[in-house]
Amino acid sequence: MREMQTTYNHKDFEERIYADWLKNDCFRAEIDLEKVPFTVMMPPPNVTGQLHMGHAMDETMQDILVRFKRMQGYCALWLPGTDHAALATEVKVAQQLREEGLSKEEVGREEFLRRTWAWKEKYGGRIVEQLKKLGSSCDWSRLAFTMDEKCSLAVREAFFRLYKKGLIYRGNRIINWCTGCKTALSDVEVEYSEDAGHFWYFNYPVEGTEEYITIATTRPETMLGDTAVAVNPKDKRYSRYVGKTLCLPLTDRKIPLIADEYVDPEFGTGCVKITPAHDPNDFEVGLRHNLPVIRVMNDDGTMNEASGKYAGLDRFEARKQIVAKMQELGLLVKIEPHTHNVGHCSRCGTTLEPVVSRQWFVKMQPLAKPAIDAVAKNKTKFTPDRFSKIYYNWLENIRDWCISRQLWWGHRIPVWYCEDCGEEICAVETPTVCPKCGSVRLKQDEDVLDTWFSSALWPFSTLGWPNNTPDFNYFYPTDVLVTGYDIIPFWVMRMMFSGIEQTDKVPFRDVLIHGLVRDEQGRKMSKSLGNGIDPLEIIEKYGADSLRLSLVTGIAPGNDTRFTDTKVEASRNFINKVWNAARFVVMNAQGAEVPAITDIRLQPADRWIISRLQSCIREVTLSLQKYDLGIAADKLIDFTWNDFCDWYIELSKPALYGEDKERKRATLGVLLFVLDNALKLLHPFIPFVTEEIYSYLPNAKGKVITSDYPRYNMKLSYKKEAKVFEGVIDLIKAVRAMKVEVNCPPAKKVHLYLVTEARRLIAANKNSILRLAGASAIEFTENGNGNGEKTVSKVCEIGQIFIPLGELVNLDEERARLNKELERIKGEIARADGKLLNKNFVAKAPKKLVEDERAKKEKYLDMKEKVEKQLKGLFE
RNA sequence: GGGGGCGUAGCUCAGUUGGUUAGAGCGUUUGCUUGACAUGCAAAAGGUCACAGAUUCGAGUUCUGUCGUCCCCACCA
Repeated sequence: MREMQTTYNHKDFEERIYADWLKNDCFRAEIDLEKVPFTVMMPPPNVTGQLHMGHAMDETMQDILVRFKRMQGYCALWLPGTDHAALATEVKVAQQLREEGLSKEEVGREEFLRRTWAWKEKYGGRIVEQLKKLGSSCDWSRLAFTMDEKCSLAVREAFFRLYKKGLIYRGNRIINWCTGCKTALSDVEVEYSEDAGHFWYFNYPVEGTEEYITIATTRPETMLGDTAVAVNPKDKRYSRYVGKTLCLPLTDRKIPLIADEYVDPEFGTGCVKITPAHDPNDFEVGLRHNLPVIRVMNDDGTMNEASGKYAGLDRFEARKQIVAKMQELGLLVKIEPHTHNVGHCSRCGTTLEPVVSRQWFVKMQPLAKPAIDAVAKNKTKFTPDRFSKIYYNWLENIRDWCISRQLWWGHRIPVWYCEDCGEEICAVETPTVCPKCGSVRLKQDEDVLDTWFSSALWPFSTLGWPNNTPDFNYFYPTDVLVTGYDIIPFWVMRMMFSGIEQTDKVPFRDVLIHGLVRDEQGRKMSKSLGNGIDPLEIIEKYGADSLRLSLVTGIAPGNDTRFTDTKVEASRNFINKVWNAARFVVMNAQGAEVPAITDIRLQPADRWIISRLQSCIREVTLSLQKYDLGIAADKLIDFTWNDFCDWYIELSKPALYGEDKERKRATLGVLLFVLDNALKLLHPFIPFVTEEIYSYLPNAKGKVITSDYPRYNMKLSYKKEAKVFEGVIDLIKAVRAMKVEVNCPPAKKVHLYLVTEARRLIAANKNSILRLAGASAIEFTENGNGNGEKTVSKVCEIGQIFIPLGELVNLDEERARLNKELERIKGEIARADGKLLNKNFVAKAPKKLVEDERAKKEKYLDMKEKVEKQLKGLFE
C-alpha cells in the first residue's frame, strides 16, 4: 500500500498521469452512435508560437467543459490543431535569413518554403507539448494543421465555390499596405495609434490668376499623386473656384477644383487635396468624379517614377525634401503640430500606407446577412449575450475582405492565368490546359491567402469537409467555441459566415467568450511591455492544477481578469487541502472493509453532508451547463473546504476514534462516498491531482477521467434533516464564539447547560459537539440558568446556551456583549416590522415570503426576551 | 461620431430569473502545534453596492439621466 505524502507535490505525478491517460487513449473520441457527440474545436495557436496566459485560460476553459461532458457520457471530441500564421511565421523566417545575411528574394520561393517547413517542424511541436503540460484532454490522433492536406483541400474548395458564385473578385482598390512586410493587409490587421505629426499648409496656384487655394495635409509626399482639390459644394468661400484649374506645384500637372460632400468646411482650410491612389476617402471621391489614379510610391515605401525627381527616395525623406522645396517656392503657408490616428502593421509595427492595389476580395454583404440572421434567430448563441451586439455591429458595418497577401508561406490562391490568351482559371486541382485556348502555358497567381481564410473553415475543414466523412457527419456542427472577445472580428465572424455559406449550417451552437488575462496592475500582457507571465513557469512552480484553478476562479464570462501569484497560491492551498482531506480518509480506511452508502444506517451528520453534496452536484452541474465556470469553481471550493473538510471530517472523528466498530465502518463509508463524488466534481478543474488521489482510494475502480459524473439524487437530498442538523452546527459556532468573547482559553473545556427542545438531536451528536465546541459536558436544564451558578448565555437556533465560567467572566464585558446582541436583535425585529406592517407587502408579496418573515419575527422576539432575562439575571 | 464594459469590504473580484442578515480570496485583528493539512484551525473587524430619479409591496439586480474610468470601431484631409 502506497502512502500519501503530507503535502501535495505536483511534480510527483502530473507527468506520469498525463502519459497514462495517453497510453489508455482516454482522450480519443470514437464515433459512437449510441452517444450524443459533444464537439469543441480548439482555436489553433500559431504553429511556431509559445503558450501564453491567454492560451492557458482558453485551453483550461475548454478542457473543463470537455472533461465534464465526457464524464456525463457524451462522445466528447476536442480537436486540437495549429495555425500556419502566414505573416507572423514569414516575418520570423525572413528575420532568420537576414541574420545569415540573406533575403527572401535571394533564396527564392522554393528554398524559402523549404526553410519555413523546416522551421515549422522544429517549433511546431513545442506548442503542442506545452498544451499537454496544461492537462489538455484533446484527441491528439486528430491533430490538424491549417496547411495540411485536409485543410488545404477545404481552402481550395471554399475559394472555388465563392469564386463561381461571384463572391470572390479581383480588383484595384485601396488596401492597407505594409512596406515592411511588403504585403497587403485586411482592415482588421491594422492597429491604430495616436501619433504626433504635423499639418502642412500648402498653396496651390489657381491657373491664370495670382490667387492660391490653401490646402492642409499630414502626408506632403502624397501631393505628387494629387489629381484634384475638393471643397464642399455648400461652401460659399470657394464656390467661385469650382471648375477652375489649379497648378500642382513640383509638377507640371494641372488639376481641377471639384465640389464634393465629403469635404468638411469646418475642418482645416475647407480645401482637401485629393489623392485617389493613396487615401481611401480620396479614392471614393476619385470614383465619383472620374479622376485619374496616380500611384507615387513603390511597394517598399520609396517614391516611384511618377514622383519625378523624388523617385527612389524613401517616403519620409521625400516628405522632408518636398516641404523644403515648397518653402523655397514660397508655397508653404504654415506648419502646425497635429496628432492623428495612424495605422500600423499589427505584425511589424511599420506605418501603413493606404495604396491602390490589385488584390483579391471577398464580397461581404451577401455573406454577412445570413450570419447576422443566424445569431438573431438564436441558431448560434453568444455567452454572455452582450457580445451578439458587438458581433452585429461588426457585420453590419463590414467592408469587403482583402484576402490576397504578397507572401510565400500560406495557401496559394487557386487561380491560374493562361499565358497565351490571358484566361483566368479558378480550380480546385491544378489545371494542365487552358479550357479556352488549349494552351499548356499556365501560371498560378503568385499570392497566398490571408491566414484567416483557412481559419474560417476550421470547424469543418478539420473534419474532412468537403468530403462526406463520418467525422463530419457525426461531429459537425460543433457545440461550443471558446475564445476571447478580441478574436470576434478576426475569427468568430468569419467562421460564422463561412460555415453557413459552405455547409449551410452554423459552425457552432454556442460561443463562449472570455476576457483577457491581465497583469497584476491590470495592464495587458505584452511582449513589448515585458510584463507577460509564462504559464510554464507557473506550472513548474505550482503545478498545472493550481494554474488552471487560479485562471477560472472569480471570473465572469467576457470580463477581463488579473493574474497574480497570490491567486495561484490560493489555488495551490486549496488543492493541498483536498490532498490532505483525502489523506485523512485513506489513512483511516486502511485495511478496513468499507460499506456502500446504501448499506449504511445514516446519522444526522451523515445525512447533512450527503444533502450538501447533492445540492453541490446540482449547482455545479447547472453552472457548467450555463458556462458559469467561475461560479462552479467557487461552489466546489466552498463545499469541499467548508462543508466537507471543516465540518464533516471534524464531525466524523469521534466515530472514527471511538469504540463502536459499526459506526466507524459507516462513517468511513460516508467519508469515502463524499470524497469520491467530490473528486469527480473537481476533476474537470484539477484533473491531475484528482486522478492521483483517486488511485489511492480503496473503493475506486478505474480512473476519474472515465468515471461517471455525479448525478443529483433527490432521494439523497434530505432537505429537512439537513436543515435541522444546521442547528447543531449553529450551536457549536455559538459556543466557540462565546468562549472567545469571554476570553476563555481554548484548551479549557466548558460545561454546557442547554435549554432546548432538540434534546434527541443533541444527544445523538453529543461527542461531536463536545469535541468541536471544546466542552466537557452537556446538561439539559429547564430553567434559564445553569443550576444557580454564574453563567454567560447566548441564544441560538435550537435554544439557549449557558456556560458557567466563574471568575473568568468580567461582568462589564459580558453586559456589553449582551447589549450588543440585544441591539442586533432589535434591529432585526424593526426590519421585520418594516415589512410586516406594510399592508402592501402582506397583500402582494408571495405567501411563503410573508410567512417566513413572520416566523423570523417570532424567533427574534423570543431571542430578545431571553437576552433581556439574562441581562437582568447578571445583577441578581 | 458609433458600440460596449466597468464603478460592490483596504486590494482583486463574484453576485444566476428583483425577495432572509450583500459573498469569496488576499490583507488586517485576536487566539490556537486541537491524533489530514501552519499550503492549517477557530473567532472577529471591515460595505449608505458611484450619484440622482423612476418602476415595484420590495432594487446591488430593471429603466432613465449624471459623473468617473477603460476598451473596441470609425475617422477630418
